[in-house]
Amino acid sequence: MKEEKQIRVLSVDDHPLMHEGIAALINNQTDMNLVAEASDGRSALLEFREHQPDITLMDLRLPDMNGIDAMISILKEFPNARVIILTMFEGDVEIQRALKSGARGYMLKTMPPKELVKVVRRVHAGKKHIPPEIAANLAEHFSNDALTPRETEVLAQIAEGNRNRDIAERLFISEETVKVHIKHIMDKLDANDRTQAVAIAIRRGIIQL
Amino acid sequence: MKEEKQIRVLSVDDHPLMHEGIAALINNQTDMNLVAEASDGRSALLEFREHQPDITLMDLRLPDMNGIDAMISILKEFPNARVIILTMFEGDVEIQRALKSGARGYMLKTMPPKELVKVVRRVHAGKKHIPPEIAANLAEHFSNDALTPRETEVLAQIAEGNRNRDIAERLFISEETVKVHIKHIMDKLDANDRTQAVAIAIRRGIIQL
DNA sequence: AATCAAATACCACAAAAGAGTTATTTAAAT
DNA sequence: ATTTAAATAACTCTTTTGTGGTATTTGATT
Repeated sequence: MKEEKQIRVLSVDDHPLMHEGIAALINNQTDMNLVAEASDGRSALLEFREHQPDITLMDLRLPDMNGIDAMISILKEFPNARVIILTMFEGDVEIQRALKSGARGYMLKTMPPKELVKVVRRVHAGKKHIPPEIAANLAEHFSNDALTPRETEVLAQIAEGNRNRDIAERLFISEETVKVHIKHIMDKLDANDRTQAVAIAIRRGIIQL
Repeated sequence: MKEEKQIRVLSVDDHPLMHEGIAALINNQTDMNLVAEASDGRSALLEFREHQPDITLMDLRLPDMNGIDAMISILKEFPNARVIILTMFEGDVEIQRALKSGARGYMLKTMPPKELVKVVRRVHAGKKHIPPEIAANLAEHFSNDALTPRETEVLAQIAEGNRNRDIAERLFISEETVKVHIKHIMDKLDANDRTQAVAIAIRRGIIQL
C-alpha cells in the first residue's frame, strides 16, 4: 500500500469544497499524499514549517493576504519550496508576478484533474510549468506595457472616483504630473480614457476590486 | 446501506476539483446522493431532464452561459426544481437576480461543509435560505438603486471607453439623453464620476468583465 | 382617469479631462 | 561615463464631462 517516495503535498485554499476535491484527487494517486491543508496565508506558512511538503498548491485569493505574498513568505524561509499557483483565471499581471516571485507552476482550476496531477509530477521533477493558454495570454502583454508603481497608485485613485486635483493633493504632486501619469497609463493599457483604463486594469488584475 | 428517501443532488460547476469536493461531501451524507454532474449550462438542463434531482447546486460562472440563465431554463421546464446557487461572492445584483428568478438558496463556497449540507436539507424541506452575511449586504442596496435596462446599456458603453457622442450614435439617441442617463447612474451608484460608476458596477456585478 | 417611472430631448454654463510640447532631477543600468 | 527610465512640472488649447433646469411621450399601475 505504501509507496517508497511519495510526493508530499500541501494545499492552501479558502474554499473547503476545493480542499475536499484536492484531497480526493491527490490521495487517489499512488505516488502522492496530501500532508496538510491551510485556508489562509498565515497558517500556510505554519503548515509548511511543520510538514515541509514537496509541493505546495496555492490559491491566489486568501482571506488574510494574497496567495503570492503567502508564497513569498514561504520562499523567504524555504528557498527550495516548490509552489504551484492553482486558481481560476485572474489577470495576466498576477501570473507574471507569481512567476517572477518564484512560482514553479501556474494551473487553472478549470483544468481536468489528470492534467493537474501531471503538472504536480513535472514540477516535482524540477521542471517549471505554465499551461499553453496562459503562456499565450502572457505573451500578448509582455514586451509593451507594465505600469510603474506610481502609475498604479494614480490608477487606483482614479478608480475611486477622484479628480486629478484630488489625486495631486493626495500624492503630493502637481495636477500636471497626475495628467502625465494618466496619459502614460492610457497609452500602456491602450485605453481611450481614464474610465476604460480602470475597466481594463480590473480585468487584467492590475488593481483589485 | 441504502436509505429510504435520499436527497438526489445535481451539481453544476465548471471546476472539476469543485465537483470532486461536492461529490465527496454529498455522498458522505447518509441522506444524500449525488446523481449527476454538469460543467456547463446546456448539459445542466440535459442532466436535469434525465435525473430530475431534488436539489440542483448551481455555480454562477459557467463556460457557455450564466448560471442564473441556466437555472431559468431549467425552471421553465420544471417549475418545481429546487436550485441553490453555490458560488464565491459575486456582486449583490447577481444575488438579487438569482433570488428573483426563482433560486431557493444562495451559498458561498467559503462556507464550512456542514453549513452547506444543512442548507441543502433546509431547501429540500421546502424552505428558502440566504446566509445572514449575504442578506445584510442585500439590504444595503435594496430600497434605493437598481439601474434600468437602458442605464445598464449606457454604463456598459462607458466601460468600453466610449464618449457620450459615440454612445449616443450607437444607441440611436441624442448626446443629451446619454448625459441624463449617466447622471442617473452616478446618482444611483453614489459615484463621483463615470469612472467610479464603472468600478462600482463591476464590483457589484452590474456589468461583467 | 390619474399617477408614476422610464426614456427621450434641448439649453446654457462650469468644471474637468485630455493632447501636445518641453524640460529638470534622480536612480538604475550598461 | 553615458544612457535610459521614472517622476516631476509648466504651459496652451481643445474636447469632453458634468450640473441644473424644463419638457414631452409612452407604457404601467392604481
